[in-house]
Amino acid sequence: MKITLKDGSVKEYGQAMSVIDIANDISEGLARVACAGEVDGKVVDLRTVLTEDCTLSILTFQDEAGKKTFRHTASHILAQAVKHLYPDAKCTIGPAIEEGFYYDFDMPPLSREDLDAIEAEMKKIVKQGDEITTFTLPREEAIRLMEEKQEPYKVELIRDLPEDAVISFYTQGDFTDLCAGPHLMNTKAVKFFKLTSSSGAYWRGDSNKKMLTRIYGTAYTKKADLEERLAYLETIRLRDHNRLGREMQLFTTVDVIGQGLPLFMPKGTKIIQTLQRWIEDLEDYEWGYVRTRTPLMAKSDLYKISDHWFHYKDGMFILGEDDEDENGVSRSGKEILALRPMTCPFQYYVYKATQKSYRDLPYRMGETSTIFRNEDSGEMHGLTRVRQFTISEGHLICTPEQIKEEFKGCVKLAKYCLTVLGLEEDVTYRMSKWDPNNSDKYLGTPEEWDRVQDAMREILDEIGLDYTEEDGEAAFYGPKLDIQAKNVYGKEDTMITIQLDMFLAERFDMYYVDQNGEKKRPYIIHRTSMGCYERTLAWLIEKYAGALPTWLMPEQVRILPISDKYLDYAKQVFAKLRAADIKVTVDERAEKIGYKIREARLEKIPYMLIVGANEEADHTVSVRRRGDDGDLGAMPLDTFLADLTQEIREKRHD
RNA sequence: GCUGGAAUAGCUCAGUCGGUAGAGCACUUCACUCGUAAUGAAGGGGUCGAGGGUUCAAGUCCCUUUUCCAGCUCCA
Repeated sequence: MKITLKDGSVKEYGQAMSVIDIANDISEGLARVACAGEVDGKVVDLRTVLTEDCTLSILTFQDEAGKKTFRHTASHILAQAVKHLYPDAKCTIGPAIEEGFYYDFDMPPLSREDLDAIEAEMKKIVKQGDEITTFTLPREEAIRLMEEKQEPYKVELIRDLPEDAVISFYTQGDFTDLCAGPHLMNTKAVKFFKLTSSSGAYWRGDSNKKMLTRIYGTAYTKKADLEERLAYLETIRLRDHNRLGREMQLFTTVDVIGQGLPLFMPKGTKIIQTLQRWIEDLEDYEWGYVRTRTPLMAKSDLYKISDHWFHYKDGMFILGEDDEDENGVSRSGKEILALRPMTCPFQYYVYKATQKSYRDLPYRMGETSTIFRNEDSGEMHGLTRVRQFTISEGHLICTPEQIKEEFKGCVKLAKYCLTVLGLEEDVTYRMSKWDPNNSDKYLGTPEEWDRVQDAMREILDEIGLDYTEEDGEAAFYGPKLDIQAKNVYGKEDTMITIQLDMFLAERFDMYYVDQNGEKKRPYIIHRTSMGCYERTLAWLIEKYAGALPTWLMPEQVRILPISDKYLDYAKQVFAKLRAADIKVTVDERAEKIGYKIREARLEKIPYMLIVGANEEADHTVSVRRRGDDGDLGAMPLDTFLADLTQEIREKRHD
């Protein structure tokens, strides 16, 4: 696409051109000239294109950069409205985020009514349709301007910019904001928006700094888009595991038991039991694991060897009084015990209990391990952030030559688990590295970290994994491959982790005897195969909106007799399915068939078998599948059972 | 840990100006014996999250606390 600029020169834009390309040109003073330019030989007002929801398909707000610019402008309109209603509010930052924007102000907290009032003021600003202009200032003048406007946070931001930075401002009507841009050219493009919520947020994300008031919003050029978004926000509420899991009676919480300590009810327990049996057999019989069962607590001495006592004490539940003197000796003479926050050292002592030869390696230990972490009180959430949880934990002790293959095996196993559960397309892979600027949080030297991180990178590249790298996310004893999943609200948590441990073998004096009869230090991989059962259940609920794959359902089939005249036949069907290990029940209540179906559907039972006179006579069952498939008609019981058994054996998911 | 919101029957929620508690669903009992998303009737069920205060009187106002929710920070 060619745009003829006003000065007669022609600018060529690629097909994939976005609003941001033009917006960048605007900030350079270019596109402004192009306002009455020529697009593909057609004279258009570019400003119209940018503000009137683009009639040209390539010049829409639909690409990511364009949307971002659009939402960023929405955040400025929010700031302008807030300054109108609250002149004392201090502006800080207001970026575009996924599907919306926010702006942080130093001002008192706001109620929903306050947000509505701000929204009304924003509508006025949009209706007025001020032009958005930009200018730059030298550093000192920029600081002076923001001081005049009494915006101390902006002054701080400018002072933190590099000496030679170009400092740009954007003005719309009576509002001028320090901003790198780009922005739309007029406020009137931001037609449809909604302030969704407000909450607290720390200045510069630092919990030691002042808490500001953050306002979240979402904005669109089309009314339909906004309505679709608001409707979507409604529907994800229905998938939210924390709501659905309670509704489906999978788990509950109790005030007097405490935060982050969910109770699994019979149905939830059954699902987790099914997962656990699957994982344990998979690891032991297909991946060569041995199983351990180790204590849930230990003396503080153990954690001192592993260094957890010094790196992670705040996250541990300590039993009895922690009254150690500076030498680590209990003043009262009583033992100090702590609940375990991980399984590593326990399994290391299983390894150490007998002398190991290189022939014993790799030694793969698995444990369905319950661990305890004293999360801060505001962190707990449903089943995804809890204080006690159970993981498919394991440690692989191997020779240096084996480490690569074993690590790959762990990744392969993890991916297999995700695939079976139907979650593999929803995860991202993150290589979690140490933070070189915060080295006292970690064991070892920069050279050691570089070496192991390079080794991990090499392995990941060989597998061909698509991953990101992130500093400061490593364990204190080594780098990790974290498999991350997002919940329905877009919040990310670690699902599976595979870690390389460079230091703990040394600390626990673990060794094996090599071919030459010499003691050698093994390498250790910490890993989970399916991660934590609580979180996995949460993601399954959200992925399938509660209708989990049949093999996981605590009740797979419910037999619904038309009336109690057919109870005998219902019980015959029950016995046959039960003999095939199907989780089946009979709804014996004297209710109408419609009522029984309704209840079974609400409980998301995968199969309903309706039995009455016809079925009894023909030795069939009338099958109804959950969801919208509805009545599948009558079929011989054996046919149904064969299909069902196969579905369960294959762990099929939709 | 921080900011804000919330907590009333098993669940979802109503409860006005401070005057001692209500609905639907669920549950129990009875009748109905039924063909693909709700049969009808009757009945039982609440220390209004907990503790304290104000008041003649508190579900309602104030303080403390616990839990839940949204977000921030944190997540070895």
